[in-house]
Amino acid sequence: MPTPPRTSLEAIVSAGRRLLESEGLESLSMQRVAVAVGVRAPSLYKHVRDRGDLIRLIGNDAIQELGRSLDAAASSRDPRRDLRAMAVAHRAFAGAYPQAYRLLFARLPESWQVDASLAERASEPIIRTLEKLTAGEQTLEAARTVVAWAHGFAAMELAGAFRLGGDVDRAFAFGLDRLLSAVVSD
Amino acid sequence: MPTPPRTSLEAIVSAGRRLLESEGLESLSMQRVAVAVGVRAPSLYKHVRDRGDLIRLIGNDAIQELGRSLDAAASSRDPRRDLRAMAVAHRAFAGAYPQAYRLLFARLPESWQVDASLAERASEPIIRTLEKLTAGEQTLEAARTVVAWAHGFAAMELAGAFRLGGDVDRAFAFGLDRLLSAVVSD
DNA sequence: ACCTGAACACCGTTCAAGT
DNA sequence: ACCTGAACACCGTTCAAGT
Repeated sequence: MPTPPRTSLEAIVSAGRRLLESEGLESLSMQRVAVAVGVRAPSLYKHVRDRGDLIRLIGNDAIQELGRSLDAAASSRDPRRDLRAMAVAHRAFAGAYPQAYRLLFARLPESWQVDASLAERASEPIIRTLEKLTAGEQTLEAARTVVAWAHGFAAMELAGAFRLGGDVDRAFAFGLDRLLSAVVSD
Repeated sequence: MPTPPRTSLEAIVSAGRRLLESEGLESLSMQRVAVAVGVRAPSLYKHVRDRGDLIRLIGNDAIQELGRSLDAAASSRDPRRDLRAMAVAHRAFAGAYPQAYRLLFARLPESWQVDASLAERASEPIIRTLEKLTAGEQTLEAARTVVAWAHGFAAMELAGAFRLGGDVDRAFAFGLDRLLSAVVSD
């Protein structure tokens, strides 16, 4: 006899993302997600293929949010200003959602990976802005340099890898300044 | 009645690191490490406090190897050349030991973290080289900028995050060039 | 002194049975 | 049509018992 669903994919993903952020990826168990949405673990398999699939959907959710935040940052008429704003937004996203951020740049099994089309769309504001600032055949290299720095900085900050004292905000400002002047064509 | 140890900390750490690299951190279970050294899981607790402690010891082993590799790279008389060589060595280490590399920059519980003194020693060649290349009060910021870029590049490469085609080696060379000229005082 | 099996509290996942 | 308990094959960790 048909029964109405007692939960939904949306509720599962959103509970999963909340649990990820509060407890970390290791504690993101099917059982805990199930309890959070009011069912038992086996029921989740009606909505997601397995735990990796749920992780992929959580990543999709997060990367879209990061993309929206980068897009909003790149909305002035000044591409240099936009690039700075995107770097700040990138770091802010990592600070606000450290676990989700970590997930996006983690090495995961193929089937857990965020959808390629969503990843590409999230990076579009960066490419778009650097097209205005660099000679065409260097846009991709310039984007990779900037994103590598921004990601590395955020990842090290989250990992607590800046252990030698000093002012981390100052290092961020220094790096951003130098990077922009180095990467951008005159 | 006393019995001689049937394994050793050294054997455990080295089997653990091998298992980490071949199967990943998730598969680094006490049971599998125990089998690899010829005992049962409970016996490992005579040598390490818990799984996190074993992970810390594996990280210590890896960071010392990375440090030796950076140190060997920074052995010419030309600090610019040394900096390039260290960036190449850093990337090579990540490529050779992706799982151990990932571990070193992962966000881990405090007690799993590599010893601070070993982390500091591993970064010493970078600081030493940048001291020769920058005004004193900018050395730390310059080092953080270079390391953030090198780490971000390696991490993205390992994560398969360079998805827009193009030549990744070329992006590495481009980034390194631009970064050096931007970070180094004239 | 060291190693072990058994036990405990967890996992992810499958599946027959319940409604 | 959806949810469930039971089951299976795993975890990490503790501990009394074996040698």
